Amino acid sequence: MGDDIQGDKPTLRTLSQETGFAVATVSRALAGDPRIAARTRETVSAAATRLGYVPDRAARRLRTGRTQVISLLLNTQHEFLGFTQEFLSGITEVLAGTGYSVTVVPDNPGEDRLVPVRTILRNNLADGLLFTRTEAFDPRVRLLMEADFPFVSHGRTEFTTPHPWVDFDNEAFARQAVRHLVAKGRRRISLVLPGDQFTFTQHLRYGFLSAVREAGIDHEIVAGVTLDSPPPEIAAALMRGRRTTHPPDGYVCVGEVTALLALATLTDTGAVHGVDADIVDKRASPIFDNIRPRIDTVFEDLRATGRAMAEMLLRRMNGEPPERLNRLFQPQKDLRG
Amino acid sequence: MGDDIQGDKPTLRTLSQETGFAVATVSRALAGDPRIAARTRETVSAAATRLGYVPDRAARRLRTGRTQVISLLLNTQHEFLGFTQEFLSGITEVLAGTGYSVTVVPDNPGEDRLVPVRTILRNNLADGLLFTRTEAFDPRVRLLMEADFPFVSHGRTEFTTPHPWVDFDNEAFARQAVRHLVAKGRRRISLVLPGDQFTFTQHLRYGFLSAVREAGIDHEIVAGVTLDSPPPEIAAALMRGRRTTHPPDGYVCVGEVTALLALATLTDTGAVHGVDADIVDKRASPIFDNIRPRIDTVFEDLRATGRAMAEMLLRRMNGEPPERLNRLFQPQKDLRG
DNA sequence: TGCAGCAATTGAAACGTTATAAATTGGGGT
DNA sequence: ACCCCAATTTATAACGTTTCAATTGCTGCA
Repeated sequence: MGDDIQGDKPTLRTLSQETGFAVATVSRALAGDPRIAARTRETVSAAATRLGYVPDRAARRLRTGRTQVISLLLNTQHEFLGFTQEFLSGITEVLAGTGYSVTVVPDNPGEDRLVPVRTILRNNLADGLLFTRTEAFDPRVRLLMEADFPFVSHGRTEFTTPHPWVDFDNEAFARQAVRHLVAKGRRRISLVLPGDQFTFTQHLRYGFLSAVREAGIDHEIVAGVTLDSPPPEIAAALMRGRRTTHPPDGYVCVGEVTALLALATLTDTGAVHGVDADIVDKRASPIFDNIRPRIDTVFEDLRATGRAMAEMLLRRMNGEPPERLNRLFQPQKDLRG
Repeated sequence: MGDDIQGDKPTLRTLSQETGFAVATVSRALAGDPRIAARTRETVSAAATRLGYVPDRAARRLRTGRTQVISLLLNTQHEFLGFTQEFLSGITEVLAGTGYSVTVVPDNPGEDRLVPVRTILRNNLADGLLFTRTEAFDPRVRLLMEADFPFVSHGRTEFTTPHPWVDFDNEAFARQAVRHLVAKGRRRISLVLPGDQFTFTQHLRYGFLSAVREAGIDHEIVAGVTLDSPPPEIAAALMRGRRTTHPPDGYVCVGEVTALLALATLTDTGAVHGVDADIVDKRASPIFDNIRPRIDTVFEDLRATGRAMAEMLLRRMNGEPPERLNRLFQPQKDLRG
């Protein structure tokens, strides 16, 4: 009907010509502005769906300054198995259909963690930010709060100003894991911690130590390595532990890699899992059901975590105050026996 | 110096005021247009770096139609362990600093795989596309070739028109794996294949069958399940295999999950790995070094794959013809003994 | 009749960039 | 002194959207 070429992508002008209303009216009508007559709104949106109109992101972004993008800072180092996959799936699941797209920005362990955040802020690359591996006084959190930029952290901080976060109750996990091992009769429990800078390390430590003291048993926090150390180094450290006069008879593992290493160490020193020692592991992926011997595991649902963080970010970007935007996931005990 | 507010983000107009050249000149100078005097170009780019000018993506995108975005279709189902992590890291590694950002779009197994591609094409959401799990006559490849849209597939197709791809030589992997097992004296080898629709399934099958025939030994391609089946179903199918009068004494596994399942099946039926049967597995993640008993593995470097695909896509978007844009990764045999 | 008040609509400007076409230089040749 | 040409530079018009500040018709009231 209009005098524009048929095959062209429909724009507001197309709809304007089609309906007879001005471009401004069409824009308002599609935005649901109540100052536009209800009938007009209907006509316009009918035409929009008929022609398959989709607003141009670049134009809208240029005009409004909003990017319709959510950025995710993603660790590129080894992690819990399936972390990225599950986490990302949860996020995209929620964001599908909202018009937001997800961009992935590497958060390389060796480099300054602020650089990607600064780039995003300065160049206006996103409307919101998600990240993991949060530190107690995470500089990213500080910067983002100063800039009043919407974000949700995976993990809590120790800042007094509230901000949105989603976390897993690692303290409860550690405590439960110890108790479980104690119930099996274990008397000397070993733990490999993540790096000290992460908040959840303190939670793990506290839960572990308090449960160990409560039970009045012995413990060992493996020295010189963290969860991020190269696996061979972790293996070597675990091996040193086994070569002492009183090797551990219980292991609390915070990820599949450590659990496998602990298991391998047992095997390599002639100890038998379930007899000489037991392992409790936090797992992020269901594949661990297939390991033999069966290790007792606690499941951290990272897909649900991703969903929760995305939903929370949407609410934050919608102007909700940060005070109540927190969620602490409890460990799902599928500890057997 | 200029009469604009200090704190504002610098734009071409800022540079124009700063240098005294017109906006158009500044734009050209920054683009390196040879028709602009060399001295002018220097002056302008000096001012640009001094003020920290960064071109506005929205404006550029609106004007040029180029999005500076590369989209990645990502499988949300269970996969090789660490696939997403490694693959994505490789991609972002190459794209960092190029000005391209990576958006992740879910490619849900149950749904129409064309939908996200259509959305990207129709709404101009990206300049290039990467995807995995390519099918022999993949409808996405067909659509993208018709639309002349730059892409690189992970996996080959059987279309006659050439297109860019990166693949792993699964035929060679299967053949080597069988030979390795045969060399260990194994006489009945089992294999779980991915779904028939994927091209690499045919490659695996061919490599497997030809090596099996060459050696004149027995084989079993596990029926009724694929790599994408729920792990319990795969486990059940493997278990049925072990309960026959002639259970397999060798397993070729195409991913960690199947390998773990096979191992668990052995254990659960009282068979001993290395004595009653051997396993060869293709692994994508280094963590498998820590499994006991040690399984012989072949490493597929997915980080390198991601890098190769991203580099290839950049070249394709730069106008290079598709003919020579292929790369076949060879299995890295770290098969022991 | 005149006009305030209101609902509905609209023209025009702006966001920051690039591409087209035109304008401005300065020299060299006559 | 003049013209032409190449080398530079520039004004202007888009790209598609949102929003400010009008404008247009009405209805109702004095």
